[in-house]
Amino acid sequence: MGAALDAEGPDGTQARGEQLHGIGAVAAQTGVSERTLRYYEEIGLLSPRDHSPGGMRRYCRDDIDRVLRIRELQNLMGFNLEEIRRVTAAESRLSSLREDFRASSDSGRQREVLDEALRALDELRDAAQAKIAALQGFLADLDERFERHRRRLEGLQDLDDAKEET
Amino acid sequence: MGAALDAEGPDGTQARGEQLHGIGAVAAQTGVSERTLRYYEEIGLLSPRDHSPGGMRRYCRDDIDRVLRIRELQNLMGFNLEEIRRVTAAESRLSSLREDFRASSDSGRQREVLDEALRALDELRDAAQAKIAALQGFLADLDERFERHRRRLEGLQDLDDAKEET
DNA sequence: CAATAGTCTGACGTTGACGTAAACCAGAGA
DNA sequence: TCTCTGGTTTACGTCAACGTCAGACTATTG
Repeated sequence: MGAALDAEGPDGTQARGEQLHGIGAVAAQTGVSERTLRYYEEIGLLSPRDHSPGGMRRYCRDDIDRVLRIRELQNLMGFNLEEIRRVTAAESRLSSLREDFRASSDSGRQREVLDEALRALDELRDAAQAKIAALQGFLADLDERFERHRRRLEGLQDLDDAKEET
Repeated sequence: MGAALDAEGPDGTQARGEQLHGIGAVAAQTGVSERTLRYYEEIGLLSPRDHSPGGMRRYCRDDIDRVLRIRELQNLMGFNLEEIRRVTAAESRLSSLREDFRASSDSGRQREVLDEALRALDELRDAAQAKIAALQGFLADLDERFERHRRRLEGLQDLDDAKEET
């Protein structure tokens, strides 16, 4: 039989024979460089699901999604990688709340952790809302000024047209 | 008589006795460092209205506004200083379209320039709109996931409560 | 089993956007 | 005139987020 590439227990979280990808494929699919992926791992931002016996990185689908999310947080929210680390950590904690939560020896402590994760994501939501509001103000101002200039340019246009037909 | 700090001609564009500010005052008012202001000048992004005979920078109100706009474009749009230079240059070109436009020897060429400036600002508007749309999608997704997790946590809460009162 | 393509770990380089320190000027008040 | 506060240039330092090698190792394929 083939080697067991999926080392996970039978918890149903991941499809058993999940497809794993090399770093090159992930780079191609996400548009980030291989160097960047290694860098993300280096700073503890994103580690591949597992490694081949030879030591090569094997990424799963979730890892790819996470890369895309990192880029989203960079581009849309303007976060640096440290901030992104905090956010994605909170998200991961929430995603992993399942049966293993029940198995916890101290469920009070666990809920505390999850509460904090929820608070973190709430902050993120607030930040996103604030940014949207600011951008809408920015856009309104832009539209207004744009219109003003357009009208003024039109006036000059008319003036020139009149001049032309003497 | 006092020295003529305002070297501008009588064109009405600026109030005659306009207040000029030292670099320290501008830094305090805008929240950017003096180093940053000098850096902006160094890369041709923002030059003070004029200099004192001794070589000291004298900023006017418009300069301050421009500093604030630069920060806005950095924070909201995530532009780098080169992109900001292009945008603010286009804005300046539009702002300076006044009587001196009439005086141009080649008004066709001038309108060409202004048209391009308008196009540049139009692109900025599009970018802002796109960013808002993306952020709204991001936020909607966030809200949805947040709700899902909150409900799940609530379920666990109830389960624990029931356990407690045996 | 050799060739080829893909990946690994260092380690140093780069770029943007400033920070910081040194040593020298400018302008207002006592 | 002296002095103090604020400003100037020059130049090197820094930090995040990677880029770019070199040289060895791994995996796949004919």
